[in-house]
Amino acid sequence: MSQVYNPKVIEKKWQQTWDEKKAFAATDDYSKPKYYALVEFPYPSGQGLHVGHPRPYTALDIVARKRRMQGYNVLYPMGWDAFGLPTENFAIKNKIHPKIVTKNNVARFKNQLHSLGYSFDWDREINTTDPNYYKWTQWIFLKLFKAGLAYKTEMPINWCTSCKCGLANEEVVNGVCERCGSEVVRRVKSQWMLKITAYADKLIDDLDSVDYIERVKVSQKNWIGRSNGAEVEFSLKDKEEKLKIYTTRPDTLFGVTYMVVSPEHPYLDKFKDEIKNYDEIVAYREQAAKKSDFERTELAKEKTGVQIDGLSAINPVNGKEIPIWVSDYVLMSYGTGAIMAVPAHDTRDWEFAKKFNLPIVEVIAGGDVEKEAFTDVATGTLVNSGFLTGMSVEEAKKAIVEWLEKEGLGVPKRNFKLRDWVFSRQRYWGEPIPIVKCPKCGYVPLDESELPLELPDVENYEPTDNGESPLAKMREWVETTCPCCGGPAERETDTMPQWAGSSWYFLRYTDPNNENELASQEALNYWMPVDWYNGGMEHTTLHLLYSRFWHKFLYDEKVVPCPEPYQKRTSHGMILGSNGEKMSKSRGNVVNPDDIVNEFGADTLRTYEMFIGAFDASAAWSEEGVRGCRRFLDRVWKLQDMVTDETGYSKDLEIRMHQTIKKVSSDYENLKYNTAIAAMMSLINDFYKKGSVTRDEFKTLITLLNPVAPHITEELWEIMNYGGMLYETTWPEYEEAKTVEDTVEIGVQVNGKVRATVKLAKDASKEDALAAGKEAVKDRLTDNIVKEIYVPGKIINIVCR
RNA sequence: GCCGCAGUGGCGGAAUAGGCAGACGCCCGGGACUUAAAAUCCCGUGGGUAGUGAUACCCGUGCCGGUUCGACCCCGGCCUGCGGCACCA
Repeated sequence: MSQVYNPKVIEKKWQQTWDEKKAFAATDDYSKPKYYALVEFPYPSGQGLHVGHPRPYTALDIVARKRRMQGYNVLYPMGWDAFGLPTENFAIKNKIHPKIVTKNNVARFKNQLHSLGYSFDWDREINTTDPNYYKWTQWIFLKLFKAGLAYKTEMPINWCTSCKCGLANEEVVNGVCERCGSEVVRRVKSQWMLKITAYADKLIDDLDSVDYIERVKVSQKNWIGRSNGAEVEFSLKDKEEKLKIYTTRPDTLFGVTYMVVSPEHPYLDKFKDEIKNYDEIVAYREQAAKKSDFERTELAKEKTGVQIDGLSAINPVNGKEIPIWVSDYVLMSYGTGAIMAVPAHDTRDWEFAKKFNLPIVEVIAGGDVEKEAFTDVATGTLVNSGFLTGMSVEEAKKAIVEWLEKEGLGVPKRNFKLRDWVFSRQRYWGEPIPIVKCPKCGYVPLDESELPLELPDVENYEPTDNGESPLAKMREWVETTCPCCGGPAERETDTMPQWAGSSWYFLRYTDPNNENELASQEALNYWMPVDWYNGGMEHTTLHLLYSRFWHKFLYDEKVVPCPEPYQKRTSHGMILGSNGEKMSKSRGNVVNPDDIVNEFGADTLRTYEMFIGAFDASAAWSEEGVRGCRRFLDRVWKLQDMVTDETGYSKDLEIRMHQTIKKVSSDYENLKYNTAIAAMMSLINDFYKKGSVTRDEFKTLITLLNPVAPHITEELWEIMNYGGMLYETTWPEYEEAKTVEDTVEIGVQVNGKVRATVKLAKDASKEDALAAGKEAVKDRLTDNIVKEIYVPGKIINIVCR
C-alpha cells in the first residue's frame, strides 16, 4: 500500500534535486536545435507574488518542459525588472535604501517562484538594477543618442501631480497616471525624448512577419495610428504666406467651407497686428491652455471656437474666399495644426458648422448632409466638384492628389498618431542617463569606457515640487568635467523610465555574464529570436512596442541578427477574485499563492491555474475548483496501487492512449491547457473503471502530466522504478492509425433529428451504412424517402415525407 | 462614436472545413464503507410532459429571420456584456 500523497515533502525534495543537478540549465551547445521560451520578468513588489503570476509562468513552463523532452536545448530564463517607483516610495517612507528594498523583495519573489517548481534556468538570472546590467542599458542609450534618436527638447509633458514625475503618453490612462491614478497635468519641461516615430512604419509593416495573436496586432496598429492623405497649401487673402493643412480626404476639397487652426498655431502671433479680434483670440487660447488633458477629453462634446477677424483663405480648387477659425478640436501636435473643414463629410466639422451656422456643401452624394455628416467612403459618388464630379471616392482621391502635385499646391503625406517617447523621469531609482551638459559643447555623451555610470548614494530620495530629480542635489556627483573640452560641466540628473531595462532584457539572457558586449554574436545568432513570448495585454502599447523599437534600432546598428525580437506573442487572461472582480486589498478578495501551496501543494496550484478556463480569457478564482484539481492529483497518486506487471498498452485502452497523447500534445501547443487536463482526467477515470493500469499506460500518463505537475509525477516515476529521471525522458509518441476505433457509433437522423445510433465499421460502405441506419429507425420512415445522406464516421440522415 | 472579443445547464467551461450539444471539473442528490462524521469509492444530474417502470415524446447554445438534408457554428438584422482607442482631420 502506498504512502499518502504529501506534496509538502515531495515538492521540496524535487526542487532540491533539480537545483543540485542544474536540471534545466540551457547549454552552450549551439549544434542542438534551440527553443527560447520567455515570460515577462516581474517587478519585485513588496506584496510578493500574486496568483496572477503563475498563470503565464506555468503555461510556458509546460511548453519548456515538453520541448526539453522533445530534444531541444531550451532557454527558459527569469529575472527582475527592479527599478521603479513603488520601491522608491517604500524606501522614502521607511528610510531604507531602495537597493536593500529591492534585494529583500527579490529574495522573497525568488523563494515563491522556487516553491512552484518552475524550470527556469537560474544561472541566467538578471536584475535591471545591477550596474553590470544597466551598463548596457546606458550603452544602448548612447547608441541612440549618437544615431540622433535620443534628443532633449522643451515641451509640454504629462506631469503626474502625485509621483511628481513626467510620464510617457502610454502611461496616461483616461487622463490620470497609470500607476497611481492621480491627476495628470500639462507642464512644460526640458525632456529627453526617443524618436520611436522614426520606426513607425516598420513597427506596423513588420507585424506581418510575426505570429502574434490578432488582438495584439490590432492594438499596436491602432496605437501607431497610420493614415494616408495629403498636405495642401491654402493661400491667405492678400498675403504671401500659405496655410498648410493635412487631410485624409483631399477628394472633398470642393466641399471646404472654412478652415480651423489650433489655439497654439504660430500664425496667431505672426499675424497679430492684422487680426482685429486678437484680444478675443488670446482669451480663447488661455482658456484652452488651462484645460487639463482630462478635461479636454471629458468635455469634448460641445465644440467651441472663435472666428479670426482679418484673416481668410482661398480654396485652391475654386478660388472661393473662406473664413478661418480657432478651435481646440484641432491639435497642434498632429498634422500641421490646421485643417480644412468639410462639414458635409466630417462629423466634427459638421457639429462645428451647425453650432456656428457655417455653410454645408455636399460634394459626395449618398446621404442627407442637413441631418448628419455623410462619411461613408465606400459607396459615395462625387458631386458639385468640378473635374472630380462623377468619380468614386477612391478615384477622386487619386485624381485630386495628382492635380495638386502638378499645380504645386500639395503632396501626398502619411501621418501617425504615435508620438516620440518621453524618456526622462525626475526620480532617483532608475538608470542614470550617461550625458553631460557642457556650457560650451552642449549635451555630450560619456565615453563608453565610463560605463556603467552608477547611481550615487543620496541622503534623501524625495522628489521635488520644482520637477528636479533628487540627483540634482548631489553636487559632488553632478559637477564634473566635459568629456569633450575638459571644462566644467554638469551631469544629467534625470533618470530613465522603468521601460528602459525591459526593452532589451531578453537579449541579455542569451549571454548574461558577458563583460565586453551586451551579448556575444554567437549567443545572439543561436538564441534569437525568442520563439514564444507570453505576457499581459496591458503591455501591448508599452513594453511590447518599446522593446520592438529598440530591437529594430539594434538590428540597424548590426548588434542583433534579426529584425523582430519575438516570433510568437500570446497573452493570458486575468485571474479575478471569487466574486468576479479584480483582486484588490480593498475588495478583500486577494488570494495568496503561498497559502494555496501550503494547503494543497504547488502541483495543485499549477494544475488549477491551467484548468481554470480558456487561457486568454479572464477567470474567477474558485476554492472548490482548487479542491477538484487536488482530488485529481490524489487519484493519480493512488493509481500506483493499480499498476500491474503488464507492459505495453492493454487492448481495450490502446486507442484511448493514442488519442490522449495526440490531444494533450497538441493542446499544450495551442494554449488549450484546460482541455489537455480534461483529457487526462478522462483517461484516469477509465483506469479507475477498469480497476487496473499497465506499467506503460501509467508511464505515459505521468509523462504527459509532468509539464503541468512536475513534482508528483517525478516522485511516481521514482516509486515505479522507471529508471533515470522523468524530466530527462522522451515525449510519448502516438500512431495516427491507432487514434481511430475500428467501429464507430454514429447518429441516425430522420429529417434532421437524431432518432437512433448504430455501430459501423469505420470504413463502412454507403450501402451498408444506410441499410443499418434504416433498420434502426424503420418505424419512423414513410414510403416516400426523398434523400439519404451518409457522412462516414459522422452521421446518417434519412429525409422522408 | 470607432475597432476588437464574447453571449452554451445551478456554476467554470467543452464541442466550429456545418454532422449524436453540454466533454472535464465544481455544486447538488442517492448508495457503499464507518458507531458516526470527514475523506474515499460507485451511481445520477439541461428543462419539461406522460408512465409503477425499462422508457417515450416535446423544448433547448442571447433575440428575430434566412441558407441547408442538417446550424452553437455560415449569412442578414437586433439586444447585452467585456476590452481597447477616442476631437488624430
